[in-house]
Amino acid sequence: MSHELPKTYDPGAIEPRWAEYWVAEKIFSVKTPAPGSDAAKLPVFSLLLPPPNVTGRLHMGHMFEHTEMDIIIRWRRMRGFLTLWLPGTDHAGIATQLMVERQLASEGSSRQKLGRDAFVERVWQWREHYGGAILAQMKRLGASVDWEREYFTMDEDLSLAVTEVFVRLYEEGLIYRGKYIVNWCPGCMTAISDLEVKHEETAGKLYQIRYPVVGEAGRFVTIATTRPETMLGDVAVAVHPKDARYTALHGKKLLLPLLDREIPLITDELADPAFGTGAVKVTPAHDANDFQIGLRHNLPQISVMDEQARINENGGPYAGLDRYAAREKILRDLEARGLLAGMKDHALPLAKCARCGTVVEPRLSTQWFVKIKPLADRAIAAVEKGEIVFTPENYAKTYFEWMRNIYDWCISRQLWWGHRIPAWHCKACHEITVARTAPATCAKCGGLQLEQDTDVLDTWFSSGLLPFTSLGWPEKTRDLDVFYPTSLLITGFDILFFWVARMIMLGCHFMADHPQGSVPFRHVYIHALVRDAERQKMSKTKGNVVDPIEITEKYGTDAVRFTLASMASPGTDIAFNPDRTEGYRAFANKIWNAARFVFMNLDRVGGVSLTQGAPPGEMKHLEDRWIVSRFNRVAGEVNRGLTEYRFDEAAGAIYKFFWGDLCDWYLEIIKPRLSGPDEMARPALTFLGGILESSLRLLSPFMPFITEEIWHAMYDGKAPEKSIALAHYPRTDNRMLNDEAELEMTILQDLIASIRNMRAEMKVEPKVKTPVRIHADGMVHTLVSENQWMVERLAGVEGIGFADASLAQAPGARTTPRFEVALVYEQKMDVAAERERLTKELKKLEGELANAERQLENAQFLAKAPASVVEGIRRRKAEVELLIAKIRAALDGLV
RNA sequence: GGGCGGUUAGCUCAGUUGGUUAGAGCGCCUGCCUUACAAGCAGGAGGUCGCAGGUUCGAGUCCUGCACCGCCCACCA
Repeated sequence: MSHELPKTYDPGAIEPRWAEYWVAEKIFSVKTPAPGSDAAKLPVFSLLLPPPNVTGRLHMGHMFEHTEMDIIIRWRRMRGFLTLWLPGTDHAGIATQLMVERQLASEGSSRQKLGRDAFVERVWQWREHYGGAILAQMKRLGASVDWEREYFTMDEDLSLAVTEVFVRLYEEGLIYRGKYIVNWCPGCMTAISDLEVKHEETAGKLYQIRYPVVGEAGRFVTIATTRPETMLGDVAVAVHPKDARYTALHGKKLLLPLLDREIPLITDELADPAFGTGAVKVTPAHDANDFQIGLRHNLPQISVMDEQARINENGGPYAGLDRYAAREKILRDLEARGLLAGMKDHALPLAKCARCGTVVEPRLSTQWFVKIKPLADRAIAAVEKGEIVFTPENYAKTYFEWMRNIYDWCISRQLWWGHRIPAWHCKACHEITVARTAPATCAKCGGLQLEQDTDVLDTWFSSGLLPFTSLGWPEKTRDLDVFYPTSLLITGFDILFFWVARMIMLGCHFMADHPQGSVPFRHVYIHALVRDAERQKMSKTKGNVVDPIEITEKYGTDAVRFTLASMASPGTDIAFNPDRTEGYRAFANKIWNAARFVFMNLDRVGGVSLTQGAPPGEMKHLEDRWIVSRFNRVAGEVNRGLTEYRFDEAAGAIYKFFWGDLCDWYLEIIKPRLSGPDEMARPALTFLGGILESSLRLLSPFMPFITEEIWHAMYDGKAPEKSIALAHYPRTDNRMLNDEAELEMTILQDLIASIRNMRAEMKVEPKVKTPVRIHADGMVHTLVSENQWMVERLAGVEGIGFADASLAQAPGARTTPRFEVALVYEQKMDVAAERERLTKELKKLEGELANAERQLENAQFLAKAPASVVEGIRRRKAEVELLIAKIRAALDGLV
């Protein structure tokens, strides 16, 4: 029997092999259990991968998010859950369309030249070619998703589900069509939702313009505006009804400059007397507030711009000009006529398209909307009732804030790539029929010429349905029975409103009668942002993007994953620093070499059988009782950490255990046993093998590749499962927790550290073994004598002599509450340095003593503080007093 | 305009319901190739917890104010 592990840890040599193996062997595929089957009795854990865009390349944010999901999923799977992690991609309507259009432009073509059908065909080709890049990269990174269930949001079944949802919402009166002011992007030439608009504080100007009063030469009403070009669409000027400055003018007509159109002066509470001149121009077709005023006063709506924000035929002499060119010309013309009363600097939030950056134009247009309030109310209630729990919990507040101030959702897009709206227009009578399939005739007039609505749906409309449509809705599938609601959603706060909120609204609505609950997920974990080492947002323009594949090839996936996990403390952005990854690569190397060390001994001794989670047996040795206790404690910490999404704490606990406890102490302690005769080595090795094997399982969700490699090597090809990912996850066995052993080891570690410290300070040659003298009472005395070999070996000591309390005065002695220890060594001690060290320590202790005394003399403290705290301080005070006495004695001894 | 978060070692961050000596990694200094690992081992230095008040027997932790940094939301010209 031999256990093959190359001398050098080379992640590039092992990771691709396992990545392929997991996919080829379908390790992470999950069969939906039939009702009543054994598998159906398992607890279920399901999670939907936030579907990456088909346009996308994997970035650090994805890798972070995927690492967190993979850790949770692997952990749950190993804990015995029926575990589904469902992958897919999103068609990402506007983003993908833009990319293909750009490609066409580079070929000298355009979507208009191609025509709609050919263009959509082209996007499909594009998607075949470039789509799914992230999923391919995920395979390399070992994401344990069920690849057999991969979906695409434009798949036929998912598209049918989208239609079904649209029709039902329409029939319920929750989708309507109407002519309203929407956010219009003249760049993308489509309506966009409120969320797709980003407000940017911009330096602008506030212009004051004189509108002549009709029939009263020389009288004007001066209005204030930041957008003079929209005056072409003015239909009134509004003042506040109680604004005394204008009372005399109520009911008068004004003459709209430049176009010489007569418009009324009206009163409306919206006009703020304190702002500008108190008079505001009213342009219902180009401003959301004015739109409302227009409705209240029954005013006409005059659109003066086309879909590219150029002035249209309603703009008289300005027709054909771009909105900004028109602004300049209008200002010049006004000035020429003496109607420009003034202008001043004015900062204003400018609305820009999140996608292309073009300034958004509020535009009157006919669109489809979701009536959102009824959906939002239920979604709010679901979170209020705790049916969905947010982590970190303050995101629930953000969620409520948005949900309570929500506006109807504009879902139609004037794009070609996406789910077509299932509505048909009759050419004869303009009746609109919403239906699951194309109607043959118009229900109203019987007309035969029906045309499907040319718009497509907002991408988020379909992704908002995924928690149930990806499980087969509207069919009543077994998958829905088993996996809905999903257990968890892990995502970023940037799509909290876009996606999370909409999934909740739509899930609660469409899954209202699901037996296990309507919410799409039980928990939402919102992760932070990955930034660069200087905390800057990663962006291509800044050139500070860390490419996950590159960094992975350099340090190994396991090291990058461990870095991300270690830094994933909730609510704090991650400043990704490759130095840190280098440290975790060293950790992986440590694990590798620890395994090699074990294997080397296994091969030498032979005849050691490894069974998964080898029972600890009698544990005659302190170090065995100790390491098992530590392991079980750490297993508890890791499980708790993962339960609370404290990836950092879980990863930190394992790191400390494996490196600090197992490698630095345990392995060193048992080396003599391992190199002893086979009868001694064999049980030690069996025990060690058990600890290593358990540790690999504990570590596996964090570092799946290296643990898989070592685990299989350990079993020499006869592993009990096809993958360590299918083995059981360690849990705390309370019977193995051993406070006594942990205390004893701590004392021995203190003693050894003290001796090492003395040796270093006295510059004892490393190869020189010095005798030591120790003073300790009772239990500690026994402990030291029983483990003399351990102290000798680890501290570089030869011969331990016991002494009385006067040892404290020996030159250079180290003093602790439990023991004194001194080297027996030809002194080359630096007396001055030693005095300084002791004085410094004394000062600190005296400070502490004074503190303790002050507290213990304080009646209030004694009366109010819990007994355990008072007792603790008493004990510490006694300890400090003792130490002070010892250090004073040592100082006296320093001559 | 509204809301949220942050400020702890040179750097990046932890710090549970207030309670005895504020921790880690990296970096830094010193000494070591000790037969798993120099990607390693051992030892060490380094912090008035942003500032000012307050509550409390007791504050890094709770409250108020201030300063600085960051984020989200927003249809008043």
